[in-house]
Amino acid sequence: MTEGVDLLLPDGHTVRVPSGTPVGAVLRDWAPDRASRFLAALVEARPVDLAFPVAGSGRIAPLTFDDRAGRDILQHSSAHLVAKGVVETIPSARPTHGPPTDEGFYYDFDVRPFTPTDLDQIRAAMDRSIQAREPFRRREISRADAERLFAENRYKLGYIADTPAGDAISVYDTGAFTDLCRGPHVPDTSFLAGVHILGFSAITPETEGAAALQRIRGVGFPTKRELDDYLKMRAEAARRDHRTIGQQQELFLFQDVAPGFPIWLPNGMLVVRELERYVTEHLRSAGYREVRTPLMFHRSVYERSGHWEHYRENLFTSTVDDQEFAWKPMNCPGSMLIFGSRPRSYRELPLRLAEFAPLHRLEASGTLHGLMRVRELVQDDAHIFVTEEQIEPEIRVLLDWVRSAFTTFRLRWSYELSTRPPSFLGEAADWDRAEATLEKLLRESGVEYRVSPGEGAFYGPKIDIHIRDSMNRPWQTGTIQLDYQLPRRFALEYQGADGQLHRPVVVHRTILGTWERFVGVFIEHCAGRWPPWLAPVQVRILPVAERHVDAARGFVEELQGAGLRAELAGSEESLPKRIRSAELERIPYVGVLGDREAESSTVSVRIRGTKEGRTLSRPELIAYVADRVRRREYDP
RNA sequence: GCCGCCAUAGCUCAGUCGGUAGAGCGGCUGAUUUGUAAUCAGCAGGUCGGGAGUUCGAUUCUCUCUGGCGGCUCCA
Repeated sequence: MTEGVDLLLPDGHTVRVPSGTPVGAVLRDWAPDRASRFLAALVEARPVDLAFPVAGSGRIAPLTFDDRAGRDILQHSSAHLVAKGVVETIPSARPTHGPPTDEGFYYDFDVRPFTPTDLDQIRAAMDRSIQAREPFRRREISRADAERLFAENRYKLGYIADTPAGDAISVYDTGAFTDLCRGPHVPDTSFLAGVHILGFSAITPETEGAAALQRIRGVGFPTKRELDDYLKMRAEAARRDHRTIGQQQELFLFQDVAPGFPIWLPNGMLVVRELERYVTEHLRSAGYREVRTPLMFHRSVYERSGHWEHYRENLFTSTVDDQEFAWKPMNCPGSMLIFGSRPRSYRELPLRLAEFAPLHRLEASGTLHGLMRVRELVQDDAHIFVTEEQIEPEIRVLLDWVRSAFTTFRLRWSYELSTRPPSFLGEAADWDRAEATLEKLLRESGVEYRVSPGEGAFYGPKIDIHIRDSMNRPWQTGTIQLDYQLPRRFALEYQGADGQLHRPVVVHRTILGTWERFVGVFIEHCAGRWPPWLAPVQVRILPVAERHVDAARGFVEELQGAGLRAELAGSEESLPKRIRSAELERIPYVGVLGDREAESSTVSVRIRGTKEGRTLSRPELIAYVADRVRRREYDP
């Protein structure tokens, strides 16, 4: 006679079942219509297999793909399935670990590099397993048995050794494959029909010289349908890749002779100039002064700034007159030299020096990525020299400016606060105070932020701004960094109201980050549909037939006279063809001018993204577009 | 930088089991003068990424270099 246990269900009902009943059976009886989505369960908030026998009274709940924990269980089970496929395909492969990630999962193997043929075989093995509905069976075994079982796998032996003495060691069997694992898992492999391998690659070993592990990345969904939706979404995202659109719209290009050095074409340069103008307008009203400092300095400058020691591998160097020079990777040294060029008074602070100069960074070849990661870049950079008391108000203003700018671009951004690294310069108390100030300001901003302990620069804590590209890859754009070190290294001082000499603090900051990365991210964000103020061509006028060309040209000149980027598309091609082209080029406003319009001095306007046309008088169209451009409206 | 993959016309791609290549779009020319997502015809355009090797012969096979892509690491 088994004892009964009382189980509290998510809806508040309680059921009594015999002790030892699988929690999955209880949940299935409770919600039979939804049970096929149940992947695992929570028993007293602990994730367990659906087969877990309830042993005591308590609270239970199902886990589905919609719960992060349930999602992770499905991803991790998918990783097991991959490992099973790998071991069946390459028996010498040693699985190491296979955790879920934000996007999906990966599994690392100690094995020779994979080939595409391996992948085909691995996929086939996985499919066979899914077809066979192989259950995930949990076993708890003794430490000695575990060590025997994984005698050939030093990684697993390491995990066993790391398991605290009292803890159970569990393994999961899937068909003939056994993996060391805490679990829980989905009930059987038929739950993994929506698994997909995204790719494979070697990963850089943690310790120098160690053999590289091979990683297989994948993603799992509860059903094939959901996987298909995901793959469709990825295909759509690939279409808005900034490299593709950059080529289609002739914004920029790269050539073999200058890897990582963007070549800005007229259309792209136009966008950059508009962005520059946008930022510069703000600088003027916010009390900045623009400067320009050399692109190249003698190495002694970098020895002083610390770049020679900490950033050496990223410096482009040149030898001039037998002296070693380096191309500047950042603008800070130049600004330090300016500040230190004469005695300074507290009355000059905050001193805000902005510089948009080309910077050179010798980034590792394998990391170059379109405009997102380049070797020559321009930041909307500034260095603000402040007193300790001025830090807070100054950064508050910067965060306001970030909000305003990213709202204009309709970008969703998040902050990352990076705090004191293990090896840091300066006083811990200063760091604590600065970090507390930054975090307080972030909390006030109301924008999502996370803290990365120990990730700060060696010279000070920082706030980074992140936005994501079309493939949901995060990119850092702007950054706000507090720096106590460069002022010290460059022996910067100002005379305070008390007559004493004090050391300023420097705020390094960029808002959009670099034109290169910002343009890249924004292309993907707007999918090439530039807001009118950024669009390389804002208005295109199409005369219906040859006899309308003169009138159309006259109107184009009027538009241009009003400061708009307008152009004529003559009648060499059919009207439908020209409309199609304008549509594909994402031109915000297309005006058609024919007999009807000529008569009434109007223009028939096609607004990007809308089906129906509007007929406006010519001055009306000019005023309408000019107004939207001036206000930097996002949509046509 | 590490691992794998890729490189054919301006672009997107096909092709050659080793006998030096094709399409669509784009470009140019001509005809058409067009009313809201592709008018028709003709022509031009390629030492098949660079170098070396194997071979009677290499765009094709091998090696190597360069560049790109996806990851890893790093980062604006």
